Amino acid sequence: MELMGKKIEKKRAPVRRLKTTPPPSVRDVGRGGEMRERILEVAGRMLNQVGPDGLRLQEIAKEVGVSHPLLLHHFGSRAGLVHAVVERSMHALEADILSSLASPTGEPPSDPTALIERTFRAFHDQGHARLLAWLSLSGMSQKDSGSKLGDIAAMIHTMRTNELTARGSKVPPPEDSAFVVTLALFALLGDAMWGRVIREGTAMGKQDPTGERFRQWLTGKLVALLETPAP
Amino acid sequence: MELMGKKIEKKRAPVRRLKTTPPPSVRDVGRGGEMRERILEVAGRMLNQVGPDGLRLQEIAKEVGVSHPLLLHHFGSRAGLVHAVVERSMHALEADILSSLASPTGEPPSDPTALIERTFRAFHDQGHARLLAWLSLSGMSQKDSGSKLGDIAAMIHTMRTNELTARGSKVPPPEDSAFVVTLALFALLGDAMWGRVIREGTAMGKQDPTGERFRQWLTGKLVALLETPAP
DNA sequence: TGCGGTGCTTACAGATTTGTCAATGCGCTG
DNA sequence: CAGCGCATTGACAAATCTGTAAGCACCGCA
Repeated sequence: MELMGKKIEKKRAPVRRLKTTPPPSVRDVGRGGEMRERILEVAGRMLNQVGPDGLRLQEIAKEVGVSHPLLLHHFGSRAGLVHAVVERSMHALEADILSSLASPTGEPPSDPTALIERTFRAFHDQGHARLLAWLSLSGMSQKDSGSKLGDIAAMIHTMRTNELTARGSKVPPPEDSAFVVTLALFALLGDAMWGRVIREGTAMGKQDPTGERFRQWLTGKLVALLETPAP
Repeated sequence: MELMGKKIEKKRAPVRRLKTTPPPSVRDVGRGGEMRERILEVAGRMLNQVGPDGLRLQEIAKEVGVSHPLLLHHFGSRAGLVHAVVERSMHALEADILSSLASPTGEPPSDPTALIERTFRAFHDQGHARLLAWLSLSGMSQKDSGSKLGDIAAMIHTMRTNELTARGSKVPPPEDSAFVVTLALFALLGDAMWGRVIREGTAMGKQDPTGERFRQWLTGKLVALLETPAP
């Protein structure tokens, strides 16, 4: 609705440098946190491409269509902007993970294959893997994310316990489930980060250009791991 | 005043100058090449910490104890330096992988467990995972590395074929072996990149602070995958 | 002995980047 | 309507970074 107001045409004379002639142009004033949000959105896209250290105030400002001091006005400093962008992206990541973990039918997740496939896709498409890699490389990792993973591992383990006890099998220790979840996460991140390069450089690229077959194979193995009872 | 970003032609120097991602013109004057090597070594260490885009000529020069124009003298441009450093690091990576794949006894690798363990350690200690992550994020991935992985996968597959046929079992297609190798690589990279953060944020950190248990568990599962015959 | 090339330095130029400042228009409120 | 706060801008400053120019010391060689 209020995407961009009209800009007054004013790209004429190359104003000569005089300290006494600052005629600031009149633009439409945004209200609420609307501009803040637009900035964060653009900066979030750039974050995935260039990383936290590569973010440039002027570049973001140009893309949004504002002047760069406005970013400083809203976020105090470059570090403030980066912090806000990273936080926002992490929230988006978390939301995507949760929504991919929740079965579309709303019921407790019963089909592990579909669950894994959805999670894979969420990570792959949204650039979340790149985000986590940037943060890890830049030393900005948040312990926060780890605890969420712990919750997921716990959830998986209770599912697994129910399944195995119903079948009368011995249940492996929780550590085993945590390991499976960790392996799944590594595979998911690795596939998003290096899958393309690996496939293009190996014979796999011919039969499996998109990695679909690999992902199916992997899903099968992960499910098999979860279904294996303790010895 | 820069109306349009035109480059002024230099009159004397035959050195052409580009600003973005040119394949560098390396004028290797390498007489002794000793200083060159020292620069590359320091820059290689920094590459792992700040990535290709984070490398700063002045910082490297200060660390080496020389003036920064010397780096330009040896490598022509910043891009030339980055190119040389990345190439050197990739060679080091390749050498480390090969040496970890070769059994210490010099014999053909027969013990998959030890092989996997050694490869894990090589990646973990040397920062090779970070290198590959930086390159991937910076869009500097080399298809070269993929082909090496193809060789490894082929080697693993022949080992596997020998083992399974000797046991009279049916051998899975080569694709299956390639998938196992890919999964191993992803796990190895993921562990080096995110293992610490994940362990610190989950209950795993208590029982397995260094990830040793996870790596042993994983090795067991990978070996089991390779030993499983085709149905 | 002089000469040219090599390795390296200082000084500087030009571009880019973050951050500050003063000005300005607009909405809201007293 | 006056006044105040806020969003926003252009101009500028200071730091930093890559790259250029010129100069100096040394060494092998004709």
